Amino acid sequence: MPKITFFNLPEDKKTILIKAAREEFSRVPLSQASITNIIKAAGIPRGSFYQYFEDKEDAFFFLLNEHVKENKQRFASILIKNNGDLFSTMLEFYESIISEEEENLHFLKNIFLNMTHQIESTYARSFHDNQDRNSDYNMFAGLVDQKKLNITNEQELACMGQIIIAVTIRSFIEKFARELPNEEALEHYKMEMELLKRGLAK
Amino acid sequence: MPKITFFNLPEDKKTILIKAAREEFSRVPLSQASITNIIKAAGIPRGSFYQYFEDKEDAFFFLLNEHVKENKQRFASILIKNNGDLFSTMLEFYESIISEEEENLHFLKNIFLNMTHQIESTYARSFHDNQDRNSDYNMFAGLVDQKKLNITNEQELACMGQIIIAVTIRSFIEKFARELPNEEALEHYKMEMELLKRGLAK
DNA sequence: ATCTTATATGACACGGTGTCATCTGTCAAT
DNA sequence: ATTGACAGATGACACCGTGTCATATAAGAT
Repeated sequence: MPKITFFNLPEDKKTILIKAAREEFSRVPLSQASITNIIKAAGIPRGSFYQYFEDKEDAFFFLLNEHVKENKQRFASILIKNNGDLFSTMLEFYESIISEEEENLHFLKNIFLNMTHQIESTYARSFHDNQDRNSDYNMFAGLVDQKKLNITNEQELACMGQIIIAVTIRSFIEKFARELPNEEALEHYKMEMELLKRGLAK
Repeated sequence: MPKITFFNLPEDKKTILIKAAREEFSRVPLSQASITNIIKAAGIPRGSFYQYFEDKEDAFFFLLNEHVKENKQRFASILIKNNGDLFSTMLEFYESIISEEEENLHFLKNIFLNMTHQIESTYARSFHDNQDRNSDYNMFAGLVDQKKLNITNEQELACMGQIIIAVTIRSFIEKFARELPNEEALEHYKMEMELLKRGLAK
């Protein structure tokens, strides 16, 4: 978490700093990003950066969290629009992500191609925030129409969630790594979801 | 790839160096590993390291490749033993991995918790080596008993492979991140495979 | 004995990180 | 108006790891 001084910053300065950090993290993955570049772009002295953030990671995970919050919102609203149909929601969500604007996609690419567990769990923190570790999961579980799913208990629902997340993330990675065109990536993702739905074994 | 000088090295020196590198990569993930530590442990001067490897990554991916080769072997033999039954093979393979000896597990943990796309694709290079990018995939495809699988064409088989790999890797990550005991991890993996087999939708 | 080619070595330049002593600005109390 | 206190700003600097390079050494070949 950024330090209090960061949140106390006047809006415009904060915006400039966020923009500079985002540019750097869009340019290269976390491991190669440099604080020096961020402060140059933001026009602030080195010491100030450490006044606001613990370190590079701190700034990165702040941005990542912001991004995740937006996606969570988006996912929930698509899920509601689709009357709780999980699979059609996944497709629409997938499509909406890969259709983002250029700069966002660079940021995403660096995230997905360097998806460590720490990043992934932040990402999956769509499923819990500060207050209640499971509040988000429960919200989503409540929104999903479970009658359409082939499950018998709560545990299987959670497990299914993990499977879908794993396959979805992997599909994003595939898209970015091989630089697939959107239509192709979406077609492939559709096939994966169909296989998942109908089952892999006879 | 390590340089020729590395392969020209007398066996004992090579062994010492490999051991030192493996220790370092077992201690911390790639991004935190330091060449300085490796050369200290191996008792060689700094310049020599660069005589053998391009850089840290070069050494790491060499070790990773060695590891993958062994696993490929192991997987194939389990698959044959199980008469091409993909799912029972996956379970047995999963169990055999998590039952490895302590030091190997540290190495694996650092790999799985920092599984970037580059690492994953090396890992999945179980499916192609220098000569023929698809030879391994074809070998596995040939060994698998496809009558038991719910697929209609080659493309779906490949897709299914990706799904299973995604879920399996994710399951390893979960085990290492949450430090699950072996039995629990295996139970969870079993449930995931069962869900995959029977399908997620009604 | 000399030349050639492969390998070994460690000092060093470079670049990035995080710290810290010092400076500045603001605001409330006297 | 003066002072004190505190939050924040600043940039020089110590530290550390990397990769290079000029030089030293060894092993063959002629």
